[in-house]
Formats: sequence, C-alpha cells, structure tokens
Amino acid sequence: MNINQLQKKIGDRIRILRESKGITQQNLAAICNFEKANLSRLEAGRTNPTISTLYKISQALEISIAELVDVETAN
Amino acid sequence: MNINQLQKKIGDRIRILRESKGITQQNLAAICNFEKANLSRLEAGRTNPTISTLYKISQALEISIAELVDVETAN
DNA sequence: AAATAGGTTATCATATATGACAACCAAAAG
DNA sequence: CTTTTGGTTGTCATATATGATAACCTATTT
Repeated sequence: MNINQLQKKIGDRIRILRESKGITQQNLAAICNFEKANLSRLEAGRTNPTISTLYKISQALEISIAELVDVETAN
Repeated sequence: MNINQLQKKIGDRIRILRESKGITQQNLAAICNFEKANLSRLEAGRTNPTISTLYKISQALEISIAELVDVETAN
C-alpha cells in the first residue's frame, strides 16, 4: 500500500464513520473546529493528515485514533 | 488530552516499540528511509507527525498503524 | 423560480513536518 | 586515553497541511 492509497483509505474511513453517525461534513467540521473545505479534502484522500488532525476527528466521532486509522484489516 | 500530550505519547510509544524490537534509532530510521534526526524529534514528541510518517514506522516495526497509535487505552 | 443544503475545488497565507547536514554529548568499547 | 556508539539539538530549504475565503455544482426545498 503506497501513501496515496493510504490517504484514500483514511479519507474513506472518515466519510463512512461520519455518515454512520448521520452528520454532514459541515457539522463534523464545526465540531472539530475545522475548516469545512479541509474536511472535504481529507475525505477525498487529497491530503496527508497530521496525527493531531486525526485525533480531533476521532474525538468528534467519539472513537479512538486507533479505531479511526484502522484501515489495514479490511485489506 | 491536548495535542502536545498526544505527541509525547506517540513519541513514547514509538520508542517503547522500537526498544522492544531491540533496534537503535539509527537502524529504525534507516529501515524507514528517514533522517535519523527526525526520528529523534518524533520520539521526543517534538513534532506532529503525518499519517504517512506513522505508516512507514508501523511497517518498519511490523505492526499496524492502529497498533502504533493506540495510546489512549492506557489512560 | 429562488433559496437552501451538502459537498467540491481553487487560491493564497502561514506554520511546520521532514530531509539534509553538522555539531554536540554521554556512555561504552577498544 | 581515544574511538565508537547511540542519541540530541540546531539551522536551513522545501513541500505541504491547514485555515480562510470564495466560487461553483447538484439536488432538494420553499
């Protein structure tokens, strides 16, 4: 798995988790105190997020970081 | 837990895992194709690493990213 | 039709992660 | 004592993540 694939997987995971909580990007961005545009970029897998960014998202989604970045098990 | 604390925890975890494999920073850095100095900074919790950096480290340590960033359970 | 909702993309400014390099330190080995 | 080992710290250059803002798009609602 290369870095682009990883970014994509992380982005997909954020989206799936967000949707499963039934909230919009705008909403999640607000909870994280993020810029909405950046969340869109993240979910699209277009950036290489920092651990602090991912932590904020995990907190907003009420899961651990480990759970958030658990993208390897599904292969 | 604030971002500085998180960085510190991640850094500690990297160190502990590295030491448990019995390899030096220089060694791990080489496997990851990292600059040794940066690994030192990471372990010291002085930087906010990107997911790609953490992924490379997790691969070198032969664990998943989720395992690497699992710093919340102990507290 | 116009307004709203949800999301996407671009541009720009700023902070900083990372690489490269070098110098330093303490402890251990020779 | 000198050399080696393992790690730390600083400086600088470069790429880019993130925030701020704005414009755009589609679908739905009013």
